[in-house]
Amino acid sequence: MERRVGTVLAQVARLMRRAFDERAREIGVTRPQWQVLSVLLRHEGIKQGGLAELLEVEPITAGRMIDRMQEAGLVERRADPADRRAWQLYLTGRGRKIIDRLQPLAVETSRAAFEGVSEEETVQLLHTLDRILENLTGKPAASDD
Amino acid sequence: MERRVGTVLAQVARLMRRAFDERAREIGVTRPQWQVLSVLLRHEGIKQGGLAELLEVEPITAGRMIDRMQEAGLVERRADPADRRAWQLYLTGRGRKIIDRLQPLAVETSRAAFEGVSEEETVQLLHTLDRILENLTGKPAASDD
DNA sequence: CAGAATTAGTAGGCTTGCTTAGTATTGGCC
DNA sequence: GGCCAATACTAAGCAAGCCTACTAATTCTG
Repeated sequence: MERRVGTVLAQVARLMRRAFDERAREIGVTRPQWQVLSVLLRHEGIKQGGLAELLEVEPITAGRMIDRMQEAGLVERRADPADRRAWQLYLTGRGRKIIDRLQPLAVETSRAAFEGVSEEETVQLLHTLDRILENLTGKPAASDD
Repeated sequence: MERRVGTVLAQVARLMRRAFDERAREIGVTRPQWQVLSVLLRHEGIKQGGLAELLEVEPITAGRMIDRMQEAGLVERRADPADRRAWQLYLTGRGRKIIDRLQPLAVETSRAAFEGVSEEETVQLLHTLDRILENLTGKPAASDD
């Protein structure tokens, strides 16, 4: 019984990513990349380490994603004037435009996944997941991602 | 609001995998590999395609995992006498022994993640996730994986 | 100020997931 | 029986995670 939860959780997460990626394929952006774009929209100039922390991902993972997204012209690395080891991250015009196109796809994907799930159930789900997130990270719920 | 759910779901799933893998590292088995072992325990002789379907994963993904697990001596491929294209999958003695060591780690991981989450909340969570799973797969809830 | 410890990021190498494209075998249909 | 579609699996190549190990810069401490 306890085991099922982790398994189902992993499955649901994977299938949702798949559903989103399917819709976003023609735009050429993956779900994790969309998360990065979203964070940058609200945190212009954030450093890679900060991005990694918000995404709850290792710095190297964030760094490699930025490599690819820079290559694709979605984001820009600028030298941090105050710390020569660090990069500051910015959206490009192209990145900004693409977010607008991804937003409806995300809503569409969520809508399909949550068909027949009540508002109340969704809120409850989110509440439980936040609690688990706290347990796993040792931090209070981010509410930011 | 709708977006948060997908994001949090993905985060929780990833962090739970991380928590499990951390505990299981010394045994040398990953969470997805443990899922495979679990399925084989209940479905001896299943074919790769069947395994892939139970895991909700593409056949090639399952095939590559079996490659590595066979290499590691956890599972065995036997020719299907009725179909020369197919393999039948079996646990090795080593694979069987390792499941016994992994089980407590899985319980441990779940316990840590669900600290402070009531039994009722857990049941509700599972119910909602099953519903989403149905929406995403188009099939009735597996209850097996 | 010098040296040590911390911090920011990268390099290499692994697993898990995917897509697209292929081979080999099976099974249905005429 | 012969052809063709479907099925079972594999190959190549990519993204996203991870760990361990490294470099370079900053900061702390004596």
